[in-house]
Amino acid sequence: MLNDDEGKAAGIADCGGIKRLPRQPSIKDIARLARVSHPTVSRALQNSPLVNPQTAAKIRKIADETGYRASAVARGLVTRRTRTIGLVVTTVADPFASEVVCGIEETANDHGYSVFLADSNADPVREKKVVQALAERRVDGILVTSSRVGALYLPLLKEMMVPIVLVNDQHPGEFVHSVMISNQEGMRAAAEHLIGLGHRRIAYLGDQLGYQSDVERRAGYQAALDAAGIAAMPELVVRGNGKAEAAMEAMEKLLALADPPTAVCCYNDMTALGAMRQMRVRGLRVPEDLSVVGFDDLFFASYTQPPLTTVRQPMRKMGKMAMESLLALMSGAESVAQIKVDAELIVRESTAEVKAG
Amino acid sequence: MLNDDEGKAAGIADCGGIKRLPRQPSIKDIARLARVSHPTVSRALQNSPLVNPQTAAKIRKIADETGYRASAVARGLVTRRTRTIGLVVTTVADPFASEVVCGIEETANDHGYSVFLADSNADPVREKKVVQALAERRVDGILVTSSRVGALYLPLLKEMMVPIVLVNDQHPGEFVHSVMISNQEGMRAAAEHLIGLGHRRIAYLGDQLGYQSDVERRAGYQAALDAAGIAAMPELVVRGNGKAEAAMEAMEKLLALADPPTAVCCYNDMTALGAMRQMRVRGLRVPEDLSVVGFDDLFFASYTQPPLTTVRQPMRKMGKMAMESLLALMSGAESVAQIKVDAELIVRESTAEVKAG
DNA sequence: TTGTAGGCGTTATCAT
DNA sequence: ATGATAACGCCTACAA
Repeated sequence: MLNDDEGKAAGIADCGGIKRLPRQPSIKDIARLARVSHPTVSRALQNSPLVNPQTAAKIRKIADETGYRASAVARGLVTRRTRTIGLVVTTVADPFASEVVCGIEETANDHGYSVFLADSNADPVREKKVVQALAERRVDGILVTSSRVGALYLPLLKEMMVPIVLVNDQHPGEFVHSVMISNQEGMRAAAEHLIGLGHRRIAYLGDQLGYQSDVERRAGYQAALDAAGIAAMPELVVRGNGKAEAAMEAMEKLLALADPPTAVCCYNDMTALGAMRQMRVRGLRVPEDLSVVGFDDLFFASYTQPPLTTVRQPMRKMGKMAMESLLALMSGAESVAQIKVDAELIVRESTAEVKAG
Repeated sequence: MLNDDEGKAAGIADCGGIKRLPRQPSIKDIARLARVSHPTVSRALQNSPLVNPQTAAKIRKIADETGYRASAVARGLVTRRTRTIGLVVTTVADPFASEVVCGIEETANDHGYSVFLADSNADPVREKKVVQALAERRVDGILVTSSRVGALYLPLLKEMMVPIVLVNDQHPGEFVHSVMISNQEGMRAAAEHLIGLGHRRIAYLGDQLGYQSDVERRAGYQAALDAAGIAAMPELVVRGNGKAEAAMEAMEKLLALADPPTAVCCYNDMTALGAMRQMRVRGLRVPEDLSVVGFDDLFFASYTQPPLTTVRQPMRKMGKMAMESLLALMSGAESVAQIKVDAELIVRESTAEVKAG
């Protein structure tokens, strides 16, 4: 009995009348089977009007039967366009980033682009490596989401001579094209909401020092306080790192204050999650003892206890917009340089009127 | 004044003594500058011992100065290996998937592989399209995470003749290689934990009908009940769809029962999130009125109120294992066909002894 | 140790 | 409407 159950051992095996090759069929294989030259196959498969409809039909039939797929790598070599983009992200294991990635991926696919995912893990060395890999892959464009170490590989990116669009990046000044949320206006709306509820001692639980979005959100918080004639209270501004665990520690500091805040504006929802947890640990209730607002409106915001009042970022839409901007740039068109997206305050149950007294 | 500020308009511009081309430099450009043939450049850059150290040093210096990066697409064409893998995922905007993706991506990069992200959005048409794209890209291997429509593009995958590894897929029987969590043992441990706390009326809030992991987790739940001599209670088995919103509805059914459960095993953490929310809506406390366990141990599990008792899946590690298995297969080696990963019960505060009476 | 020649699978440019 | 031929940028013989 012959051991040809994989069609490989025998080199060529017969499968339903069509020859099965040990490798993927090439355009020449199709040409041979259709008794035409390979350029004709190429034309037929691209629906060129220059080819006889009958010939085209025959070619397509054969291509279909053999499972022929034109090699994008060979095509990329000759056309000098890979229809590929690089997507640099600190980590996909972050709910914000993964939503943006989702919007990008969908839009890219809709336009025939494939996406190289390059996860840097916030490690500068790694980030440099992944960008170099992207360069070797000859991506047609690059999207960077929420990068925090942009400055390091910035020269590398410039060397690549491909368009780049940033999404909520921390180093916006360095590049021309970006999609950003209106951080300041969003956080200002959140703070004004709290002020409207009678709060005066409002804290800001921010991100690490020096990040652009943190600077802007804090400015929005401050602007609301200023407009309401509330004096600055430096002791009510503390820092986490955008994650829940650090937020617990930062919240602890606020709670230890002689005169603790009655409300807290958190840099993002993850921070709010940690802050609320810490309040529970200390036996405080939200919103009865303390009001909390977040930023992002991640999927879990409707499911916290109580549901979180937060500032919504349309994350997928932002990914889509960034990709569309990149598509325009890659096709040689112009694109709006700095796209600003409106944030929307979503009031749920983590905010309430300040306690009397 | 010449308009050559981009070095493009003039075709070739002088940048610090090195010629700057309007395109990325090719191996021939480097060869010309180094006054050697291009194969020598190729050898030097691959650290071949066959090249004079001095020549090699000169070549590397020039390559460095010009920012030369060998084209992976040209290399892929000649070597017939792209060092690229396709990662098919229902949606990255799912905390479980994104953790797995993260583990995969990191491992792939460590081995010089780039990852094409192919998000199918659980849409069969889209899933077919993305897999076709992967075929055209000539990926060396494919990883599929949590697919629910595998059967549809299964023939397509086979046509590609590249190794495939599945992670927690719902159609395991169809492929040889997979990495799976021990669903049954994991959920059994969870149910036994509840039984140990005195619970007898334990519900199971599952996923949609017909998914393998749901079948297995339910079997684990049932096995624990059987072993404890607890009679089957069909009315306590309800279904969601793996997401929080559907879980709220399913939970509502359980609460409406004449004799509601005192504990509920949820298919996953998202389901538990919805279930707990619904309890709050109905004014019930966890764990005082009802104990809850989840499955996955997503990042938010420690931050729910109360923190969620759940069955941990080492998601990143599973991604890493899958990628390592794929790497072995791609290099022609054998690899363990079905890798089973142990689940671990993490007891937090959402489970407590059943109320007396 | 280095150079020459050929080919990977396409598309593009000519012919015919 | 089709075919021959030449790139694209690299690697791998093989020759020198």
